[in-house]
Amino acid sequence: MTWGVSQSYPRAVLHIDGDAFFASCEVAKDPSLRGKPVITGKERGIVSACTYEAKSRGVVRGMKLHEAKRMCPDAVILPSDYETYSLFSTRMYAIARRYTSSVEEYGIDECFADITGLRRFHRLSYPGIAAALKRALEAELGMTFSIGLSCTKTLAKIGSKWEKPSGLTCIPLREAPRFLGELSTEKVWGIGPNTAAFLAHHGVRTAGQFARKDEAWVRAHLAKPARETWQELNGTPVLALDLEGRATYRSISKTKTFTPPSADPVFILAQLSKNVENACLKARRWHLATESVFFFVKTQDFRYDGCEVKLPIRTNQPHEILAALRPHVPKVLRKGVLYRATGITLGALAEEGSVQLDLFGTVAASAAHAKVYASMDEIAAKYGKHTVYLGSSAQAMRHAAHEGARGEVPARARNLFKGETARKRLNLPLLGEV
DNA sequence: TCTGGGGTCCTAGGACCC
DNA sequence: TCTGGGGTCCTAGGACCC
Repeated sequence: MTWGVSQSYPRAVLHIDGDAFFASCEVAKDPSLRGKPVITGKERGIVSACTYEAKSRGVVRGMKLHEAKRMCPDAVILPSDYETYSLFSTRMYAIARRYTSSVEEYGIDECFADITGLRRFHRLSYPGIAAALKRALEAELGMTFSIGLSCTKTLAKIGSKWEKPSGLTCIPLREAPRFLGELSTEKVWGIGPNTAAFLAHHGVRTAGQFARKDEAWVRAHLAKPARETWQELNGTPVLALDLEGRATYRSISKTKTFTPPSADPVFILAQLSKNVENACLKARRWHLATESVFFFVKTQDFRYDGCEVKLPIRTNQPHEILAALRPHVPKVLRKGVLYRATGITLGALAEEGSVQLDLFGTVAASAAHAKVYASMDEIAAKYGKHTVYLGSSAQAMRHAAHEGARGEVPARARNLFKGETARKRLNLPLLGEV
């Protein structure tokens, strides 16, 4: 065996994908669930994830829960427990890093790993390394993974989707055309409905047809993201792995749909106030502060109306943001129109504390308020997120509590404690904030 | 899936400057 | 006042991802 540059894999990139990840985490956490149809998403009323036992009975993602229950009366339906899923995610990354230092934490249930040049070190072929990593993940995490191996991220991603669950699909460069031939363009990572429609308009319906389009045509008709996808499908790696991980956020947003929809400006402002509080809570956890916020309302026909507001001072305190927002709200809300959701995005985020001095003592007042919010954050961490809230959010909080009484909103605090016990039982380290 | 929630990056065009 | 050429920055909106 030789260990030089491989013709099959000029680069060797793995895409690792947890099978039915959320549901699998629940099973790994509670072994008595193994073999049963398990569904997560109870808090949303629709299926977020489900085990293959449920899938074989016809349950699919996005299906309404009562429908799923009809198909599968013995299904175990659980609320999402993101804290636990994040712990499993962290373990998945750590296991991948035992095989290579080049790991991109791409999503809660997936990552990329570059193993180029590591055959000699592992004394294994590239498919051999992939298989060893797969065995380690499955043995240590108690769930199955599907892995794709190829020479670009885009092709590796096609590989991991090729056979599920528990597949290991290797796509050496010269065999790529066989995999792309029948694959429809919208199944390719990076090609959304819009680009797929554009390509179809030009007679291009499969990834194979797309890959064979000549470069001049691609250059003339497509924007950068689709051009890069074209190169990657042809085996030229242009998308580098992002090894940094999440250091910080560019923006933080919070959205919430309420039922029934409402035309009441007071109620809508209360919803917005709650969005702002939640977004600020997250910003404070990351020691970030915003200078520019965007708020919006969503109509029943899914149109967004909103406006961006520059803040006089960088902040992560909801009452300051709300004060700046309030005058703009009437400009956006139209009389008699029913709205189904509100949302807020904190943009232009920067490290908190790096505040410029101003002339009117606002900064000093801010510092005093910061202490109040620090106490609120402590209480939230101990007793649950919505134990203490601003008066302006009260109506929205009461609304949510009422929905909770009808069984539509999960007891978040209970979820947290569940995550807590799972961590102890599995002896998982808590690495950083989730 | 007639529609949940949270993100990122790219691009065209206008404002403004020399 | 009408005319060149060129740069940067910002903004809005689009597209895509999980």
